[in-house]
Amino acid sequence: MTRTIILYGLSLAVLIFFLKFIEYRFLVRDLSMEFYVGAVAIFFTALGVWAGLKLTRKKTIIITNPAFQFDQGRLDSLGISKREYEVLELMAKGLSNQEIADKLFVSLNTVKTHSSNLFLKLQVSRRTQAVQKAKELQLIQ
Amino acid sequence: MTRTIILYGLSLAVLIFFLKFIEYRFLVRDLSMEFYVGAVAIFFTALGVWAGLKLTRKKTIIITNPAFQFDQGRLDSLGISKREYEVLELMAKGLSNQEIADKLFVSLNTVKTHSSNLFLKLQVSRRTQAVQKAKELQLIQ
DNA sequence: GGAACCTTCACCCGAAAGGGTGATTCTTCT
DNA sequence: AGAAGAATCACCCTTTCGGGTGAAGGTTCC
Repeated sequence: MTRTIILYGLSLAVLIFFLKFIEYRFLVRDLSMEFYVGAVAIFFTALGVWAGLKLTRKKTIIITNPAFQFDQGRLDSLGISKREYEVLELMAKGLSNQEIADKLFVSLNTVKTHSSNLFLKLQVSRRTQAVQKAKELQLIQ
Repeated sequence: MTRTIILYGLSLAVLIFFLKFIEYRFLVRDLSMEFYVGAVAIFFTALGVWAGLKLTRKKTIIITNPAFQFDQGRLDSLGISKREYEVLELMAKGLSNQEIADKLFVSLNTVKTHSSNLFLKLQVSRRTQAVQKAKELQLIQ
């Protein structure tokens, strides 16, 4: 969020220079002020949309899934690593091991290893059970 | 969405009148143009934030409400039979075909036939996809 | 530097799943 | 009575999954 604010500030700074430039051009050439103001309005509307979405994205995700909240602690307590979690997520989407491998740019064997470890940690023996259990444990969804 | 656009348009109209008013005031009083442009910028930034959020909120609301209600009509429209639906439900619990067969007191081959037909009707090719899609279509869960 | 862990990959083997076809029995609808 | 669909089962074959083992490179921590 702080990064977004800084970006917004920087955008403003850049924009001020830009505005000063076109202000000069318009005034020198004696063009209408409405045009200038219109440009400002469009710029800041776009900037507002961007900043607004950026700042509230995290909130909207939470709103989107009221029941679910990502909990690193639960993953840690089960000993599930980052990569294993990624495999789990794609598994839940119904992808095959080969498709997961393609998506994560690793080999099929690697995905198999991850999924095997995942099954051990979740104490299941099939991917459908893993997905089911992960949803129960609020690990995904 | 259309309502939002209309609201946005109306806001713009109101704003133009308002801007004309303060433009007049500022020019008459010979205040700095930067101040005027700043006001415009602030207005349109706020407007952009509001419009941006407004336009994306509906998506989240739809996702937010996964209230499940059994709908025979949806099953009928897909041509999914009672037995196929039972297989689907057990599938979603993470059971293997053999376990489903034992639970429904039928042979493994029968479960395979049901699941094959199910996959055709759901237009998927794997059980994990079937479960995923069935949840999307609000058939189960 | 060594221990522990993660990530990556390989190979083997058996089990499970999926696709295709065909066939029988039963109910339901016309 | 005949058509249509559902439910049942079988056999074939291919693909995918899962379990087991081993190993190499990279981090992190002590």
